[in-house]
Amino acid sequence: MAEPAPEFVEAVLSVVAAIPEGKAMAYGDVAAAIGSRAPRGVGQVMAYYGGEVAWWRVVRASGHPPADHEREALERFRAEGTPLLWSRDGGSFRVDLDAARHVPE
DNA sequence: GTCGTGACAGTAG
DNA sequence: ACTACTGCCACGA
Repeated sequence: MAEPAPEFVEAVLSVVAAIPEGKAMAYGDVAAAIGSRAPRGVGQVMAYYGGEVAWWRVVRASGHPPADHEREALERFRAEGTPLLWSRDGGSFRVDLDAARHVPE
C-alpha cells in the first residue's frame, strides 16, 4: 500500500493535534490549513497514522464521521462534549461544524 | 509520465 | 434524506 510522504504526514498530524477538545474539522479544512487541497490525501494519512492522533475530530464536510468508525467517534464526541446533531430517530448523528468547527491560525 | 486507489468535496437530480 | 457524477490532490507502482 502507498505510505504517504513524512512531510505531508507531519503537516497533517500537526494540524489534527492542534484541534482542541470539543472541536472538529473537515478533511477539506485540514487540507486547506496545510496549504493543500487534498482532502483525500489527508484521509490517506489518517488511514495509516490515524491511530496516533485524534482522528475522530476530523470529519466530512457534512459532519459525518469516517466510514466504519462512527461508533468509536461517538464515544469520543460524547466524552468530550462535542456538539452533535442527531437524526429525528436518533439512529444517526453528525458533528455540528457550525459550532464545533476549529479555525486554525 | 501514466494509472489505480482513497477515513473527500461540491453540485445536480 | 438518498444516489450518481465530476473534480481535486497525493502516493506507490
